[in-house]
Amino acid sequence: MSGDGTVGKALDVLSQVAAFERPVRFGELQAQSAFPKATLYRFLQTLTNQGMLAYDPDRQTYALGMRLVRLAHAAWEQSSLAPIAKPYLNELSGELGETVHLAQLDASQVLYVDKRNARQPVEMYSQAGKVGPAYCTGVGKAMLAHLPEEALAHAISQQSFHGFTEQTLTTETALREELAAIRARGYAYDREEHERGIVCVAAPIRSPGGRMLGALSITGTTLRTSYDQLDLWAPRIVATAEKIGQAAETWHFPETVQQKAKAS
Amino acid sequence: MSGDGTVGKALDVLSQVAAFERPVRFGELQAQSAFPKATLYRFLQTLTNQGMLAYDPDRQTYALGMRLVRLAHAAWEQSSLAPIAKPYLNELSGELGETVHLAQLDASQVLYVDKRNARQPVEMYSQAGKVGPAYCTGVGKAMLAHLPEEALAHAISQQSFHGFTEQTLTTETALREELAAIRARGYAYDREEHERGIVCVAAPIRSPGGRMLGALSITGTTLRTSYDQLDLWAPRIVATAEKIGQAAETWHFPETVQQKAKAS
DNA sequence: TCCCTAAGTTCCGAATAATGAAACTTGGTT
DNA sequence: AACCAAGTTTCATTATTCGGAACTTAGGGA
Repeated sequence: MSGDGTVGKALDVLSQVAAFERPVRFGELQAQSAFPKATLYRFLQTLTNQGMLAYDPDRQTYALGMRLVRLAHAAWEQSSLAPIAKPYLNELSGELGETVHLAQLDASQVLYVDKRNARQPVEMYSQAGKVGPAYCTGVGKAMLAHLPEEALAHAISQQSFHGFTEQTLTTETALREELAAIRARGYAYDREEHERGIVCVAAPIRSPGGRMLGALSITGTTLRTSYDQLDLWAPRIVATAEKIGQAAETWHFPETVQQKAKAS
Repeated sequence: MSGDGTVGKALDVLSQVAAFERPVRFGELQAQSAFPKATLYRFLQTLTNQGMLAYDPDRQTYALGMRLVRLAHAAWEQSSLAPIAKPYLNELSGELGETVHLAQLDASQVLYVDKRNARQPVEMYSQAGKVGPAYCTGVGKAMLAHLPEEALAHAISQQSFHGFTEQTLTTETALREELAAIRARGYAYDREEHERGIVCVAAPIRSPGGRMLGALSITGTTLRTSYDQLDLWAPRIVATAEKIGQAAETWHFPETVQQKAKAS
């Protein structure tokens, strides 16, 4: 895939293990790897030593290691919108009691970085880290709509345009029209475009400078949630997204207290 | 730190960025890095290209990248106890309405892999992906108590034995006595050893074969939770931990459906 | 039991990629 | 305008990785 020297190759192997979604044997990896046996083997060893992979000697399988979970927690706290948005999510889900998602755009896909469940206000890390398509989800479209043209063109070229339901937009033209409508309206809908029975309203989170940072959504089911209901939620979610954008702009990580004193 | 060739060095840099707990400038890293400027720079470039780091051109800072969050999600699903234990956690927290933690041992530290909040949420330090000390938490001691001697000795040598409260055990001898008591009793207490006001009961999760897999705990505050209450919870948590252990033994990841047909 | 096959592991010279001192560019400050 | 510090690029040297092939298990018939 990518080719940043040795490190890039090793990370490719890591992603390959991840793609299996279960512990995997050497041979299985070998079969679909571009690397010769010995090379692949050495990478697996190195990654295992480093705790990025875990090896189960009984079953002779490799799986992703727990070091990743630790690193990801740090990543989540240090560079996602989640810590900033947390109080706003709590407020929103507390008041409405509905499912709320916070998402960012990563590799042209939607990456969910936080979530509040409709029932219990449980903060489950398990949900964060999940990815979804950008062209057919509320948060995805809200984010795409506010991307600069160059970035948008690239992102669109990365979309699969798979038709999940009858509502799914499956052409670039249709998507671009929808994005224009979203820009005009200020928020996005997902009317069963990704999953039948699931609808949502989503608003983009933008810094006052205009940079697109992420998106926020309220999700419901067609059983309980009418399209009118989505419109009632819209001003609420747009306002919250705006507040988060402002908070993100102001946000400065604890000031660098670096001492300048050095030269004697 | 560690030295598995180029890949190991790159991952060291990654961990170094993580250690800052905030976006960090090149110079700050340079100041405490063993690598010469150009080398460090190249690693940062490579890691950024790979999405393991994210670079903010405005502030000129590096932060951990979202690719880690995606990988960690996969790691969590594929090699933590969490997916197996999930229904049991739900049952336990549903019935008791208390804070429940699921933890594993990683690099001689407690790694929280899942959590359920109490109905009356107590703002606590813990969260999935977070790490804590092993020698002074309920889950930590429950796990240490059921480690084979060799692994235990190594784990103990890694403990800092910092005295968080008056109750904290700060010597190996005291800890080993406590661990023996835990083995005899079948479960562990944490009586404000890590945080004042926070108490818990924890039970080890073991495979029927006897291998220590993780631990489970119910946490409360001294305001609402008496030591007698902890004892009332004990049988409940021990039983649940046992069930999880059995489920984990039976657990086989979706059978490898590899085709043997190949030779014509 | 013995042979056979497939899976996993180790070796080592050749090929490649990493290294890092130094030169350079950029942006801010006096 | 001149200076300084932080960040970036270059390139000959050097250390690492690469990967074909040989080796070692482990299991399964005949």
